[in-house]
Amino acid sequence: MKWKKTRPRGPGRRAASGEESRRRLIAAARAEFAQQGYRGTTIRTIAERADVTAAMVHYHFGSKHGLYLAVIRDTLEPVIATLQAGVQGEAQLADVIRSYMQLLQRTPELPLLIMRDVLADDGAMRESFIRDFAANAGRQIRALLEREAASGELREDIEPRFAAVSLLGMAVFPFLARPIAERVLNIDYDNDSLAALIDHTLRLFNEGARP
Amino acid sequence: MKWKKTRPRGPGRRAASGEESRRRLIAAARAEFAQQGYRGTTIRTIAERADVTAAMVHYHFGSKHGLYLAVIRDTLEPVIATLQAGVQGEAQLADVIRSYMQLLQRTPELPLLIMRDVLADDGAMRESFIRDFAANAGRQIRALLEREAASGELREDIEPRFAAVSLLGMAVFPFLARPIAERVLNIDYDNDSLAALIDHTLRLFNEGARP
DNA sequence: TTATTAATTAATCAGATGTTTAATTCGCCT
DNA sequence: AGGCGAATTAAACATCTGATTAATTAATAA
Repeated sequence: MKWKKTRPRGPGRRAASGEESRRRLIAAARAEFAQQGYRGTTIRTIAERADVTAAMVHYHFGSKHGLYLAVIRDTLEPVIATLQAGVQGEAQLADVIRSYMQLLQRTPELPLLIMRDVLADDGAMRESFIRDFAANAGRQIRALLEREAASGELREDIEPRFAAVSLLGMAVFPFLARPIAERVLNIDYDNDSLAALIDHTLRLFNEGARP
Repeated sequence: MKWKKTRPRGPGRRAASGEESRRRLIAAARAEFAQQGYRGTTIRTIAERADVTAAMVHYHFGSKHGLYLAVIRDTLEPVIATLQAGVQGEAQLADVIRSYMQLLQRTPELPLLIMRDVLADDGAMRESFIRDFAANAGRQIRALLEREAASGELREDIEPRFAAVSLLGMAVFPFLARPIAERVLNIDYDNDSLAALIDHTLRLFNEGARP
């Protein structure tokens, strides 16, 4: 005798199309990968969070690594779009930095995801990350700085490559080190505080800290 | 029949005192943890690198986590010493940043180790890290900045907390993002280039980038 | 309606991982 | 010399992990 009514949930296709499970898996994996790292995350944890079974990971993405790639692509899209829009639209450097930092605030797992990728010297993953994203973003930032330098808005004794890395550091580090910055340096991350931090960053870059 | 001569290596105490194995395990673990992360590193890998067996990890450190704690303490000691010497010796802010960045160059795995720790939200580990190190370092930096502010060497409209996080970002980020900075921004990390980067960082902080 | 295909679960597998235990060797103290 | 304790290894254990397979259900095409 079959208990169709009382069985909590068995195998078989669900009403919602498969695209729904796919999306939920990516969202769950993004959170877990950012918090626990790739190796620290099990597909069972991800599946439970997405309310499906572990086998769905392999059905939709082929492997844990395939899911990871999907997460990276999905998460990096808006960043690339932001930077490209900045350069192509001939925006000011200040505007690009501002929208970049705001994006980081809205996507707190982004720097964690990127950093775990950058730090690991596993190889394959990092190479593709640099090719598909970092090279692009780096070029955009350098292009912006060189444009400003060419129009005489930067000091001549400042090396644009160094300026780029310093600017990136000031923009990204507060989000990377957020748990420490919050508790040790008493930095807040609400909208108002973030606006103040952005203003501070741009002012410091432009005018320095000495009176 | 026992093959005392030909048996490659069996159990039993070795000539070198146990302190030697302990040191080698810490060194091996530091490299592996920095490269592969805590979860991505197996005690068998560490043991092989240190030329002992996995059981030695538990004999000397109780557990993998205990070894991790020992690595963190061992690696962080010189950083804390550097920062404390800076404050107690009433050094200039510039000197402290300079020696801090030089320390980061000499210990490339340090920022990876710290960041992996900061990023993970496992809990226990991060709390002790903040208590034992970050709180200390953060206070030192803030103390330095507030001393400079008090003696009128900082602009009054610059918030010392923000200045601290920006300065840390400029100092640490180049080492954190080193694989990307090298390949995407063409930054070098030899002694001369690093000296130039340090000068640039301090000049940018002091005087800004606008003409 | 019926056959086919897409989506899903439960069960299972082989390999890896942190840890424990028992046995073994060496240095040192009496 | 003898014995105790420190240091070390090999082997075994239980658990966890990514992946596979077979069965099952729902949507869809014929």
